[in-house]
Amino acid sequence: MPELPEVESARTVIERAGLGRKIVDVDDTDTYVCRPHLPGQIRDALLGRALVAAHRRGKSMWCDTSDDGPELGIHLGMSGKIVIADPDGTEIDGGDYWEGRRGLGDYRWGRFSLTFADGGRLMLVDPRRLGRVRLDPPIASLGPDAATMTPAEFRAALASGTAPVKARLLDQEAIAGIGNLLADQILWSARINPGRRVDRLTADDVDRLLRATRRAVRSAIRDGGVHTLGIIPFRSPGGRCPRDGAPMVKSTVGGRTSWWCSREQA
DNA sequence: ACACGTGTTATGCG
DNA sequence: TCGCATAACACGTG
Repeated sequence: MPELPEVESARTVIERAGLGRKIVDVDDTDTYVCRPHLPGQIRDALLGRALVAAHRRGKSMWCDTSDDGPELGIHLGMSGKIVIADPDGTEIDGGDYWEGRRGLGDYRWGRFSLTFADGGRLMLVDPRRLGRVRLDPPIASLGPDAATMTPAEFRAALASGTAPVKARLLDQEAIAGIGNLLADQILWSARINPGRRVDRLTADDVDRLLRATRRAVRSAIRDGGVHTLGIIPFRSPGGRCPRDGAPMVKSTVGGRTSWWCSREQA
């Protein structure tokens, strides 16, 4: 589910099928997903306008709206996805998880939607409601996007402090877009223990982490999401490292369940 | 019934 | 105030 690759996929869905369509209705009645707005605030701001561009930084998306309208921010949280359903029966589902489909454009876990003049709808489908929709979202505090950051930006993100390297990789203000699964893949690929403090990393460690990050992010975007990452099948009880066969071990690092090779990432 | 979880954020501590 | 750790958030799944 949503880490940077899934969000990029969702952004593409909006870009391909959600732009330039006049908005004639907005369901913003889920007060948790649309916080801190009150019901009707997002609706009032968007009625009559259209989305005209879809952007992404890390796991955050935002859309420009016509006539100098506000930006519409969408965050998929832990379980959100974007679906666009059209009257002709076309339905573009931006994720293959949490189906909940009851009919065309009808989802058990629909939390927010835009209805277009032609009857089509763009929906946020999100069982756990940790996703978020808001006007003019704050994105300034996010670090550089993990898919496009420069080597200098990556080095800077790891250059200070004492946090475990995995916690730093997950820190969206340091680098934007890496989630728990990408982090495990990156650390396994670079052969670095998730609990290693950033101030104990060598220059070579950082170089390997940079290359591993670029590789993991790009392959996950290309192959359809973080579920396709190589380490995923081995993040389970009894799992063994696909490189050397040593047991994969599980613990909590940076507040998240982490798996790593007991030998290569000792 | 109960623990877990691919994300974010408020709170607390040194 | 800063850097970091932890709990809380909501709710479906195993």
